[in-house]
Amino acid sequence: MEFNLLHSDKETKARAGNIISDHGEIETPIFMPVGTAATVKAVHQRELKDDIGAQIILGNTYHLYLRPGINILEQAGGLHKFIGWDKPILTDSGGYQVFSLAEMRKLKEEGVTFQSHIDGSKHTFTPENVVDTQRSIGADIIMALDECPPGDSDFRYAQKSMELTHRWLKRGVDHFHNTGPKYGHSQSFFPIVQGSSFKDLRKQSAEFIAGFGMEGNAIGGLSVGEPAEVMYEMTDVVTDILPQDKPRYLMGVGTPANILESIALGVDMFDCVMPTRNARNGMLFTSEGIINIKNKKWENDFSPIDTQGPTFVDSFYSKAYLRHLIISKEILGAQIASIHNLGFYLCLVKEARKQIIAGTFSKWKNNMITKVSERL
RNA sequence: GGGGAGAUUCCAGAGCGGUCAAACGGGGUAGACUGUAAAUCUAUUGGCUAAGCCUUCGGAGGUUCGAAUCCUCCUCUCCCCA
Repeated sequence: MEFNLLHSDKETKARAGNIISDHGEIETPIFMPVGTAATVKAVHQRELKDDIGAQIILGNTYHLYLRPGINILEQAGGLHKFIGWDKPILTDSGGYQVFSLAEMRKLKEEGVTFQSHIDGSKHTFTPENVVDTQRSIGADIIMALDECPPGDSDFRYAQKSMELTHRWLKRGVDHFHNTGPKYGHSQSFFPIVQGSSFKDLRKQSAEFIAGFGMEGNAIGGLSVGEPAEVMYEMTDVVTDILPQDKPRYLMGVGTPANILESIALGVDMFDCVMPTRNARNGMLFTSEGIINIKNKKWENDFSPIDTQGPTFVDSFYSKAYLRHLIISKEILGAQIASIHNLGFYLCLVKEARKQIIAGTFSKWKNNMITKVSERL
């Protein structure tokens, strides 16, 4: 994998670049749709590629390991072939499940033991075996196993947690170097900065992570309950330290406004379930603002979903129709809303990239944040 | 024509003398959702001059300190047998 930094904004820390992987190029800043269980929920691969313009998607190690299982993925020849996606894939290590399935796991020095949310069976993830699993999945970018502590963790816990993540990282990197890809294309390994809401810890973690000289670096443990201001502050501290010539990935972020602010802080890659999950729950992100399509006010609004929207659904279907579908829990509603939201996200980062290259990012960003945050 | 069951707040359906503005669902309305245990979850759902008051349980009377709950008559629905 290669990263070319093309432009750096003068007023902010925003950057435009290219990531070149064996599955093609990614133009940064980029948003990566989340496809946890071998599918970006409610969206076809063809729509993802042709309509939405996704350049890379996510998968999740924990979920894929439980179902369909590594054996099936290996028989399929890897996740790309299994799902019919020939562009890059990034897999999360299962670190987030340490956080989201907190009540069903045990943390130890060796690794983390989960109780499957499907059948209750016990499984242990270690820094080493998640590398193996991600080798079998065949993701282009694989993530280190980390502990993602809650946003309101106290200093002592945050420090302990960060140190564990660092020890795990060392083991993970070693194992990554001692193993190789299984399907012919190369894989990159991203370490993850932790440190919760403490600047000192974040700094320390970023320095530690940078020391490994991996092909990209991630910022984790944010957007987990802390105020947005804290998230920006932490991101700001970290991007000052992480190498300029490697892509930075802010994990799990966020709202359109979060993404624009973080681009300004020097982040290149994002992922978030928000556009897809919220779509299924009736929330639409548009360039005019946020729409709760379930609200009565849209009942007889037969105007297009988003006249400025980049995807075919935006002009093809009306708000009233989409409202009907979502309220009736019709599957098509989830499909339309998901395509719309993802299309909007991808379009947003594409425009941000243009503005960075044109040198007009700062002004555009501030204006855009006000618009996209408004509630319609 | 004979016999039986029932009418409850938007729907459906509990309640069978006070703790009932009335359970549980559904529907309605609003909110949440950030490396997906989520096509999920939460709140609210008679009115008001709102820790109180007013009007509601088919209709009209009655019994009782007190009735959605008991009695009488009326209206209407449904089921079974002819």
